[in-house]
Amino acid sequence: MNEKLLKPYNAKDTEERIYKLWEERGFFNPDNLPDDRKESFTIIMPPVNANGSLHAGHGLVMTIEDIMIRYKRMRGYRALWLPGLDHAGFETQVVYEKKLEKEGRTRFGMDPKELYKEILDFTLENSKNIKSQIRNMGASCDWSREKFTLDSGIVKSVHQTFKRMYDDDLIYRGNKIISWCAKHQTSFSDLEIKDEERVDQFYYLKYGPFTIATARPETKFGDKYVVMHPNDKRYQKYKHGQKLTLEWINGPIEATVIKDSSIDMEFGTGVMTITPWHDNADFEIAERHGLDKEQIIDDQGKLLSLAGEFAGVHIKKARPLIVEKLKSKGLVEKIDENYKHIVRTCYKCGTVIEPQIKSQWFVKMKPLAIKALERINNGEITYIPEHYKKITLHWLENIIDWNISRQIVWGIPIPAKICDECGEGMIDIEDTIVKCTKCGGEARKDNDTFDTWFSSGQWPFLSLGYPDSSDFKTFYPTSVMETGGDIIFFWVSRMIMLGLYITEKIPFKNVYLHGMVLDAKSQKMSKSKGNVIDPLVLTDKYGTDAFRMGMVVGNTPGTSLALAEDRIRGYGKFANKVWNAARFVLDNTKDLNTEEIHKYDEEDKKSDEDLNNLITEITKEMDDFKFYIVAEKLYHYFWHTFADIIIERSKKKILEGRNADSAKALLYSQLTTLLKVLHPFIPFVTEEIWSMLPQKEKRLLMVEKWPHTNV
RNA sequence: GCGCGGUUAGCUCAGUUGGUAGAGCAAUCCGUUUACACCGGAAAGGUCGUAGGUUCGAGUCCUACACCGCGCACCA
Repeated sequence: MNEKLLKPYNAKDTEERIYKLWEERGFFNPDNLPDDRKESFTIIMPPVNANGSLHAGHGLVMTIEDIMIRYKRMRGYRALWLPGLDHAGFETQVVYEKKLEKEGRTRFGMDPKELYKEILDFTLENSKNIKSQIRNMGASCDWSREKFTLDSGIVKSVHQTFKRMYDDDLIYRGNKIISWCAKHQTSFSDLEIKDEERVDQFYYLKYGPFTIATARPETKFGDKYVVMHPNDKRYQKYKHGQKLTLEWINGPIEATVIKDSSIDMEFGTGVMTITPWHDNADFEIAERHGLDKEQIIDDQGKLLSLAGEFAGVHIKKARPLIVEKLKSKGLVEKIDENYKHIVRTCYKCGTVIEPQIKSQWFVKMKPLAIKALERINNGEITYIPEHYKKITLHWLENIIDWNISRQIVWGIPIPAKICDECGEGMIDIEDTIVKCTKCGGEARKDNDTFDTWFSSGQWPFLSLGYPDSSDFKTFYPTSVMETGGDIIFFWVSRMIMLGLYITEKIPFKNVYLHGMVLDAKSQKMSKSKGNVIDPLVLTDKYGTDAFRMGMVVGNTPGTSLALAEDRIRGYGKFANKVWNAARFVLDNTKDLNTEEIHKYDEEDKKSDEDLNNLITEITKEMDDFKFYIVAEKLYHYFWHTFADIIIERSKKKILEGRNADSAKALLYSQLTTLLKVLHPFIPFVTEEIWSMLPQKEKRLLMVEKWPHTNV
């Protein structure tokens, strides 16, 4: 018997060696695969954020995608799984800022070039770590094709997309109201905002002859328009455009009456004043009527000179002071203490978002969304689970323009010049423009970077070397996009739109969305709660095969997974069981001529058929992405049929010499078949056992053919 | 407010076209047998959130409600 088989299974010793063997043999690269493979199967790995360690969610990604790719590779496809790393713009910058903070430093005031270099070094250092952790998960991705979102070729292509979209009138420089985080000093798209329900005080203030209601009295200094519904009978005597002089926070002002049908007559008093610079709805009203807009709050969140004696006070502290003053002037009519409303906050730090009017680059989304809607409605993309399709359609139908400018250094620079005199934005990839093409004024470099999703939204075709590479021709459109359901809008939907725009093809045929990995009690993992489970601790303790089984068994797409250590431990036993069953089989079939065809007795024949039927069943389920049920069925068959029944039965037959050949042949046949079908799930232990089979001319298990089925 | 999930054994979850409820872990009892004590055998455990409806038959289909989670929304 092979010496290794005398010892108990040792996952740790095996895994590193086997992974190395796989890499050396080169089959991760589809160009090196044996046999004539015509049809390709492609998965682009969601580029991993190179700003930390692999977390449990990554563990799930690597497991599911590796199962898919190994399965298709065994089914004879040109299987490509392309790995990548993401610079992850804002996310990484936030991580790095925290690091700076710990060192008593801050990014503000730092030389941008110096900061960029520091973050780049940090990212490159991390990426080494990440890549070794991906290997640890058994990922059979093609490292020779690895891409990073800041590779010069990628950056170049992103710049070209930017220009092409500008030329096609899909990108514009707009002076619009955007969401601003005063802590991070950058603008966001609407997706980076988290709505939060809060209970606040609601103030009814006397505004001349009106009573206006507001939750933010501290923004009201500049309010000189008072708005009501044109059909509101209560205010019929006031005409649109009518001017009134009234006493306000810092003295008398002249107010103008505006009639606008967006006003809800039922709400509050049916009258409000507007702050167009710091409120989306107010901005819209001001735009409709061509009203003045004045900035009240600066980028740091402090009141500007318009606030008079309150200038320089931070917005968070201003409210009680101003309410006090309003009260002293007798302008407060009443205060509702129990006002429930939604506050928009920064998804990262929870700071209340302060809308600001700024000049930024925007993508016109409607034309892009229309094309995506058409293809999705045609059924060209399959969503797993299906309900994500509905969610996507709803989002696309109500899409708004996308602000892609970020005021951070870490990211792909926006190749543009800005004229501060007339506000013109000019695309300048070659960096040659010095004067404004419109007014001749000074043109300065745009210091902003792209929203990271602008580049990752192009990832499927960029990572394959669009437009000229043979890879792009061979592997695009890709087969499956597997990622977390939480980035369905951020990433998946934008990839569809940008992919269609640039390549005129859907970027992927299937979208497989997994749920969140939660802790054992179904709580979200977070550092502050201290319930973070490190996948590498688990793979170290129980083996990667065990971890993978734990990730996939019973884990239906789209639903979250409670990751309990017991679960993984249980599947560690399974790997051991497979190992021991193999020991038994190999020990008892030494004298069996495995090249010869054997006859089974009745019960063995039945077992042979049973397994064939199972293979047929699971093959169909694999094609339907039902890995959760396949893993469970194989687990169950191996343990409770193959080991408990077939092996136990064979002991008797072999001992008594009754139909011993039939028994031995069945043992060997079932073991080899089971190793193949188990391989995508538990690749290490199966490959290790495979290497010990007494067959001549043997391939690696990873490129063996999936068992023939009746399908 | 609108929408989407979920509610099944102590815990975590499966349950494909409607046909007598399943797995893992935990807990119970017994057992060293050609691999495996990281084992084997046995037994236990559920009025499938609630209330109606369709049906010969509903965990599964329909309606309403409750609770949990999530997403979307410019009511100041």
